[in-house]
Amino acid sequence: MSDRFWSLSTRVETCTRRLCTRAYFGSMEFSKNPAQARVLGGQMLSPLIQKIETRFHLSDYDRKALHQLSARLVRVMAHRDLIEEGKASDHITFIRSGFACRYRILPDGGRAIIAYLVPGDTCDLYAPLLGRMDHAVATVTRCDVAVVSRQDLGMLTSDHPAIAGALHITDLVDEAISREWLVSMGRRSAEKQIAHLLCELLARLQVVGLATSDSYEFPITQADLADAAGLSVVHTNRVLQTLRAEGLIVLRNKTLFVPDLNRLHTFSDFDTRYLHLPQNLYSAERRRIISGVARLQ
Amino acid sequence: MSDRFWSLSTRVETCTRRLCTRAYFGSMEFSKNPAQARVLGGQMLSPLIQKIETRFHLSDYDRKALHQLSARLVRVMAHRDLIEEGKASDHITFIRSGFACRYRILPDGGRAIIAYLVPGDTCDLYAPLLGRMDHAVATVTRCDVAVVSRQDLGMLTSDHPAIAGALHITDLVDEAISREWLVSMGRRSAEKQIAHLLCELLARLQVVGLATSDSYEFPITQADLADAAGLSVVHTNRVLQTLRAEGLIVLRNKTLFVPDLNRLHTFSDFDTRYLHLPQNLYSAERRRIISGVARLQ
DNA sequence: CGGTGCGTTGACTTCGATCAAGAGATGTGG
DNA sequence: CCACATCTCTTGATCGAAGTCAACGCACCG
Repeated sequence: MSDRFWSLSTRVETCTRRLCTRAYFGSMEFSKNPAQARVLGGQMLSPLIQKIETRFHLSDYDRKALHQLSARLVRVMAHRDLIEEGKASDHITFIRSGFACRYRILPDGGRAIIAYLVPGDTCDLYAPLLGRMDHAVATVTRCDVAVVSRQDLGMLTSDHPAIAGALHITDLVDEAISREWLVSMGRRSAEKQIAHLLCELLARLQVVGLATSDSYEFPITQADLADAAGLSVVHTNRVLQTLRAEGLIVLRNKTLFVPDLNRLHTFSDFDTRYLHLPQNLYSAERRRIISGVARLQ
Repeated sequence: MSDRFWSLSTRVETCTRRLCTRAYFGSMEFSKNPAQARVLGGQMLSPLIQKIETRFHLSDYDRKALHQLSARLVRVMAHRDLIEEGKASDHITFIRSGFACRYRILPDGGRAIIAYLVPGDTCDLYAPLLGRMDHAVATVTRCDVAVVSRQDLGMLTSDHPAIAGALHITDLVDEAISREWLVSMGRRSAEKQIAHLLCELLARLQVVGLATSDSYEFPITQADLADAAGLSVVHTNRVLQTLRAEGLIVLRNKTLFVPDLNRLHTFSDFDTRYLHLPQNLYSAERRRIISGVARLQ
């Protein structure tokens, strides 16, 4: 409810929780005034640009085009649907700040969180290729999301194949993350699974400058962690306590510190490779190689 | 060891199992004679073409190009690596017959199967975009795989955007399958999870004509099922027995029958939607719509 | 005929779910 | 600014699902 935001129409306010007893709150969004939206474009997609440029070389021409893409900023409360299951929208939603998640609700009322989305991630990039969304996307914390029209983005990607390629790579990495989650759920103990997830979030947040080398803001609820790990809330709580007791993590004031990253990595069998980050984030040569391969496609 | 195959060089023979005590067997493959390979091209990629055409309209021009793509057929024994973790190959491998899987080996020796591949699936389509493989691919049963040079496929897809789009959609469906597996592992009981997997395989095999409306050949080992479900072999065995006792499945002569598909679907909470098959596989209109959207990208 | 892979069974243990209740936070309305 | 409701985290007790260990039968195969 910062003074920079003011109330407007509400597109994104459906409640997520199964037994939601929350009152209705309208979402907040920027004015739809195109001029203003355009001015803010660069800022709005900056986590995305940052993420892309970690792995991929963008020319000034490409970067400028991304900056100039007109987008609408929407502020959404925690635990609200961004995209409902079964919908097909003509807009694409980017997370600008906050955490979101992909999830499914099961007939017995259970909820499975399939992925976490952090700033720079897209909610529904390729959704229309498949027709309808086979899962929903919701905020986990309060989020600012940037909404871009599919048409605008389509024009951008056909003018800028490098951007199209970068977005594709981004999607392939999300796929790798899903696979790693499957490994975690299938064959790692609850402790290792949660620890692994915390390592992953650290690495992903570092890419967009939202984590230091050993800490990040961690506003995720234990219930939301539980649904992502496939555990009960009670057990998730105990797992976190164990990790804290072992000195593997320190959780204070909704901030996660990792006293000894190597120890946490070893404990949780975390290996950054699946995130496909360049060894040295600033290796220009490496970026050139990657973008060369991408263009071959 | 059919008379149609004869032994040649061995590219793909590394052993998968953690405690593999198998003797070494060379893989079998077709002659590399280009003329012969070309003649067989159409047959070799036919499950892929079949899969693509389920969701996507290909022009005669596109289909012909796929048929004419030169490929090398390789016969591989059960439980052999097709692609090793960490490798980056200049070839693309398609499953032509048999089952394969994506997997990871964990430090404690455990194996996690992340996906099953059935005829028509690709093993490593976008692998080079990410640099190295972050997981391995192995056969589950004996497989015939078609190996295509990346360069040939690159030329094909740049000449035929519809094929590129179709392959992309194929990949998005694989992603949806991963998500569904995550839901299964996280929030479904072992019985439902296995039942769900059996439903999924039925649907996927039907697409490539390898399943009837209620049955398919099921040569997957309980150990391989266990690694896919994240269960122990013993428990997998008991789960299968329960499903059989409930009359939900009949497993005889390595063939799976589903006496009452609706019952199995309801029991396992299976909903075909995530596979994004058209309601009516033969609806030309639906295919046109899909391919229209794809071309927009 | 003995090895080996695969399925099966039983006994026991452990991990994680469930149920129940309480303690701080946090936030909202009066 | 207080009072109340609601989250959120926490703890204890008990139950059930799944893992582990060990052994056996059967089919296949060299």
